[in-house]
Amino acid sequence: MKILIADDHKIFLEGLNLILSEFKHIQIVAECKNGKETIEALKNIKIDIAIIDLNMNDYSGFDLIIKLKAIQPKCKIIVLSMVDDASTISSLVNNYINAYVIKYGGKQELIEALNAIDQDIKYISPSLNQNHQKMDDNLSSRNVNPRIEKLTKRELEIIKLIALQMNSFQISEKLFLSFYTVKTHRKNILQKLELKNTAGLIEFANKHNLL
Amino acid sequence: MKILIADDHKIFLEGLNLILSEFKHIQIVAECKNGKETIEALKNIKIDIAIIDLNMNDYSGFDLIIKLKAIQPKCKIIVLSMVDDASTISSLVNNYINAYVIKYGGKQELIEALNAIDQDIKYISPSLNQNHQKMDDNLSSRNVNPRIEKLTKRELEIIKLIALQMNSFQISEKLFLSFYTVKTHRKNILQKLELKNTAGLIEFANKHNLL
DNA sequence: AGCACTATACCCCAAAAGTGGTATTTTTAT
DNA sequence: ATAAAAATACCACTTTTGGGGTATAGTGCT
Repeated sequence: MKILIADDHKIFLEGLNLILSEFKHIQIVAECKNGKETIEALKNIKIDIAIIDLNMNDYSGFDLIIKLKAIQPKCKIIVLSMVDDASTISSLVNNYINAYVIKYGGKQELIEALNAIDQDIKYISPSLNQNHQKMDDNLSSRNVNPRIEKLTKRELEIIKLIALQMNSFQISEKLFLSFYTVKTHRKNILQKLELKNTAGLIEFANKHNLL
Repeated sequence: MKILIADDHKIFLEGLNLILSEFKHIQIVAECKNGKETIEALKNIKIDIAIIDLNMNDYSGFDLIIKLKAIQPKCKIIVLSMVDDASTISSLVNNYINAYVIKYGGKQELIEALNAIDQDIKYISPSLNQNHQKMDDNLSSRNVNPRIEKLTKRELEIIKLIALQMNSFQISEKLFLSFYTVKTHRKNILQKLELKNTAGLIEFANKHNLL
């Protein structure tokens, strides 16, 4: 199995490499310390399983997952993160990824996740359920907002700048765009996400880890 | 050298163990996944160097360091964390600890820190200075903010309604207030929290669990 | 009784956001 | 190569926010 691992903490990456190197059938073919490197690697190397962190500073987790699937649709994904927000996880697992392993679980859980994937079974860290019984509610019922997928890279970029309290003019200067262009993007963002105003947008962005 | 390692991410702990096991003069005598376990271990085992994370969910990093020094004054401390707020780090290194290694640096930096400690030299991750600027924004907002205490009950109530995408007029109707009153509250909220606009407010509210 | 704080309410004006369009170029996918 | 999607840009107009005031009634504390 050709595996890609991505995490912005280099030392963690190195530890993970050692943990996985115990297994002969696993071959780590890419170590990426940000979203950009991950995308690059995906374009060049065929990956069976990608083990990625959600919070990398250049890409939102969602963004990266979507891009990953676009480049290598057959690649399976294990998210290895410390985010343990129930709704985030359940929607991820239902729609995009194959396993979710929480970092405060041990390596055992990661191994189990790899085994589960081998048998085409979805896996969620058992450590999660203990701490967060909320999970079940969301897991069974609702699925993700397909609206998020409609957002483009540029739009996500602008959302992040809005969250930094920049106004449309400041954003236009920062991105070397016309003021009008930024306004158009904002208009489209609110429309796509079916939101009323900026307050709703920032709230949405936080709930869905878009920042 | 007898070493204690503490981090609330078990998988990270395991990786770290593997990284350090390459070195024969290093002996890991305690693996702790929270502050309580760390204190327990310190009471029972003589430790030369403690490698600890700052953000453990039961103890603040600072408290833990103080407690640690109280139990084993001769024990040297390496903080291995992802907090890279300049003032936090410099005061720590100047007063309490022997080395500060950032997680997004590689294992190389941890090894260097261990060597430095061996020669009684203080060590700070060289990676820190490079990435400083970026993380600063995020981290400062995540810490506790005395400004929050200035908010009144009414103001908190209004913040929640703003996050629900209500505008000032709708809020005034909901709370049976004058439109002007709501505007005054919003004005005061932004002033108290030193924020520029509603986007910043909602972001702040999310980061500080005000909703 | 006096003080600080909170909640209320009003005014004005400027700045920014939001809404409805249209339209061209560039990038991406098939 | 070509169609679709994304990114760009502009205009006109309305609504909402933001920032500067001022002011009064109630609440709680000492």
